[in-house]
Amino acid sequence: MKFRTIKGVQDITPPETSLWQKVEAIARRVFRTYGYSEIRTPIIEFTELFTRGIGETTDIVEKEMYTFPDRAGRSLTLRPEGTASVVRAYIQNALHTLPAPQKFYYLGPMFRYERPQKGRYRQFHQIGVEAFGTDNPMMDAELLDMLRSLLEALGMGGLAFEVNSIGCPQCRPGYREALTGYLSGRRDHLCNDCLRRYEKNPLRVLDCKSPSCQSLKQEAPRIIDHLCDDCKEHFERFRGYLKTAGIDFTINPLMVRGLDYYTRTTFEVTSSDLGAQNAVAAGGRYDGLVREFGGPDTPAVGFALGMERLVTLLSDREGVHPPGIDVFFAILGEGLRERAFRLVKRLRSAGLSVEMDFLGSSLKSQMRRADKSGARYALILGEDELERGVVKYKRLSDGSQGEVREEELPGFFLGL
RNA sequence: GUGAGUGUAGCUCAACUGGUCAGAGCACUGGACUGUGGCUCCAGGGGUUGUGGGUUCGAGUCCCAUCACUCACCCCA
Repeated sequence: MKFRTIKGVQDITPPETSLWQKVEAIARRVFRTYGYSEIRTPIIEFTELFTRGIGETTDIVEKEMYTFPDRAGRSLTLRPEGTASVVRAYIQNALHTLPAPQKFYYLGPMFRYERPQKGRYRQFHQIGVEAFGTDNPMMDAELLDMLRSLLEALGMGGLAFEVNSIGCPQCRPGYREALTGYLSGRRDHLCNDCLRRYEKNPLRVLDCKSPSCQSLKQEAPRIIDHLCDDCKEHFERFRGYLKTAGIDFTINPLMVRGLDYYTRTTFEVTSSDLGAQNAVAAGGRYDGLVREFGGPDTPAVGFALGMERLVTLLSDREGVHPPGIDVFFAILGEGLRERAFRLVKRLRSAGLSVEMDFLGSSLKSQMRRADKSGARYALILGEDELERGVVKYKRLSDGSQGEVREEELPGFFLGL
């Protein structure tokens, strides 16, 4: 083999592609009912868009980006996530001049230079949504409601919704101080990773999974006790709306996000069926990012779903069912090929999905193929039929046969 | 970036402590059924056992290196 895919990327081939199409179709349908429109942005951007947006000291920016110079020497990056690009597009295309709120969804590949494992790849696919122009917590709740609708439409159970509020630039510094104050006296109890986090981003100590840190966190000050009045009210109303929407959730005061732009609401949906990489969807509010990117002060909230993980769950749950065709057209002899070609075309013009033999196979093997193709009917054209102006048909589900006149061909099958 | 495991036909795997070991099932193709599928039976194509070295009379089997894949950590979707 001369060429292989590079590490962590993969081909998606039939019949799995039908599963992807299903996920995409359901997502588009659900988003439409919530008033979201599709936005498409480039998968490549100036590097600075991500370093500024996601945060210089985040893991994504520090070690996971596909970054390289273009021929003119500018630093470009394959997008590691979708939000930064959508915010850029929102400003660049002056979408803030349209009536608020503006709601968008996108889907497509993202790239992170990580060590691949189950459910994590270097090229992976996300479906994401972003709602701009309101800080009303009902929008946060609507988002979760939409997310739940989508996951339900995909037939997924066993999911857990966790929410939290990580405050705003007013209240977070105070909490950060309280937390570092608490941790500083207990540094010898922290794992090595957390000692690093303690210096860099103390909030991330909170979601460490190591047992030694786990116990420490029980007593740690909680951010939801340090929220300013506005954030506290926002969080309370958010939770109230979630109840109104009938969403089962738990508050996880330890959940912080790995991206710097989040404010107030954060949330995550996990599935126990996924292994270590168990997050299905995650998101939150980012009220400061549009302004940070030079746009007008515009609150926003969004989330992203990992498509590989959705497809994995869907596949485990339902298996893969490639769509069958309507008709397989079999011929007895090369002399009939051209005639069949014409008839096949006529059937297709009527909207039927039709396949025929190209290899000159025996009738038996054509029938085998018809069966495997999932066709509902096989048509057979031989010299005998040609002379009488008919085509033989066989219903593959029960083996019953009959004949149709050629000129009745498209119509005969349309009614079935 | 760290750790562990695995690499034998398209897929899933077998081959005892190194000695006809290069196999099976599935898939594919053809035939039994000279113009008919799904079941059954038969036959066939397809592998320099990831790659490169080494040990040995002899290596898929042991050793080293390398590459790839997998799982976990980190982190995340």
